[in-house]
Amino acid sequence: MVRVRFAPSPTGYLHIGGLRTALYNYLFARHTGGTFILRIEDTDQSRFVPDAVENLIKTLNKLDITFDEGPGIGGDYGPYVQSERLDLYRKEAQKLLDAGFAYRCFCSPETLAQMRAEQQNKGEFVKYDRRCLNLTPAEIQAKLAKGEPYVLRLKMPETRIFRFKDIIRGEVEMDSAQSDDQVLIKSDGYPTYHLASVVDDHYMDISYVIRGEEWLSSMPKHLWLYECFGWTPPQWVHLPLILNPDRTKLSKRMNDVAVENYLERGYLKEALINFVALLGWHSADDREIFSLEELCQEFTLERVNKSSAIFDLNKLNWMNGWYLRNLPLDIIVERSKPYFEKENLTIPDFDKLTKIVATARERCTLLSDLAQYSKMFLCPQPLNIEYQDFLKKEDSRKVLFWFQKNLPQEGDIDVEQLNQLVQQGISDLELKGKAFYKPIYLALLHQDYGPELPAIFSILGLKEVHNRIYEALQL
RNA sequence: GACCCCUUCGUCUAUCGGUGAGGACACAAGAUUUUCAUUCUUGUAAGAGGGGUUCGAUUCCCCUAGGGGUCGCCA
Repeated sequence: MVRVRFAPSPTGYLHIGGLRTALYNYLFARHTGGTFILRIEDTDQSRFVPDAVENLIKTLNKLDITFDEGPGIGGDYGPYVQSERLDLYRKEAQKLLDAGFAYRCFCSPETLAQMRAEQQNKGEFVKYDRRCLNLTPAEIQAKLAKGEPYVLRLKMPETRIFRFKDIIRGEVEMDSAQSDDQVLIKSDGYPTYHLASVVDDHYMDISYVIRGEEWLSSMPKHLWLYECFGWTPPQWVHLPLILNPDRTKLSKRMNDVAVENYLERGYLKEALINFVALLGWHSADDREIFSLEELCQEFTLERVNKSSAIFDLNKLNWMNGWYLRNLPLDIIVERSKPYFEKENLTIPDFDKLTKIVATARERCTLLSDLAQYSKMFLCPQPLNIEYQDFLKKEDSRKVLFWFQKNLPQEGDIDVEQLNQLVQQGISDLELKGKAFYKPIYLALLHQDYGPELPAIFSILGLKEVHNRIYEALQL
């Protein structure tokens, strides 16, 4: 039975990298018929951010990534928030202490900083020098009696090669000499990631740990913990990183990394999911467009890449445009509404809105562009001087008068009829295409480009077309 | 610096020893089009370098180089 978890620390918002980790866990669970668990790793009190958990869940839900167990959902392995599991961690830590696998360390942060500075100066490998390991029981009792703060450290074996199989990378080998005596319990009584995640993964019966590559170098500590506890480790899957265009770890500095910002800016969940899925995973055929359901069907860990991928906004934009054009029109119409509101545009009636969106989606990238594009119909910019002059020219006025005379006053005109009418006009007035079209575009949209005429007429309606022609003739 | 991971077009990637090294984005050209787009066609563009193994290496092994990650009482 596959049980996997997404275990973010709630520091504010969902990161693109976090989304990819969550997505791969989700896809793997759905593909295998397994269970997908959300666990909140809030063991750092200093980084507490109110509402972060709610935001995280809300964002994931917006993307249709759903959990089987987790905070607010329940499950047989709860609680799913680490700050509510402190007793468990303390109990397990005590076992380690009793068995001699862990020891108390009374060193202050200042002492440690100094120690590290010295090691660095001497060019030594920076790690805890174990000065507290040799404290006698009496010394420890004395410090305890005085109430001196302390942490619990894991006593790493000094020479030991850890070998393990990573599903993506194959056999990996690491020397314990490189590993520090990691803090397990902090002086505030909270566990560190290393203890909490190992304990939770065990008690929550996690079968595959799928997480970012940044955890690879912690493997000796984690493996050693499993050994000390006498537990069987899960399968390991370390995902490649997502990078900035300059090849550094994806960061706020160079990119927008908050998923909710993308959503807000008008990216579609379908595009975001599809794009992020392709950052490190590829189907066996060369298909690149996948719905979430299709991804669940196709996704396997075997086809996840080893090497990190650069976040290419260009391709995301293309993909968003693709979904904008290819998702059912009514869905796009519905989702475009908030963006009209954001631009303080009164949302036209359903029929008109649909016509506008149908036309706009052909030339837009984001949902927000749709509202932007609609402005030429809903509230055209004032004509600039250059355009005004152009409309005052003899030829332009001839065109506008001609339309005024030959266009039905109201009602609808279909594409066929309109095209015929235009052909008629061009031959009547003996004008070249451009000279004929430009005045009408300027009169109707106040700009010299836009969608094809039938679309404009259909969106505006004949009455409004006449109004705008009339106004242009008043210049 | 130490340790670990990674290395195919600018970017995301396919290739499970034998290919004209394929696809997608971007870019360029062309077609359609009054314009802006969409759409379609075509093109430019890649196996980091050096050793092996093999009849044959992008593919397997080693070395070098480059990039990244980690080295916290953060996750």
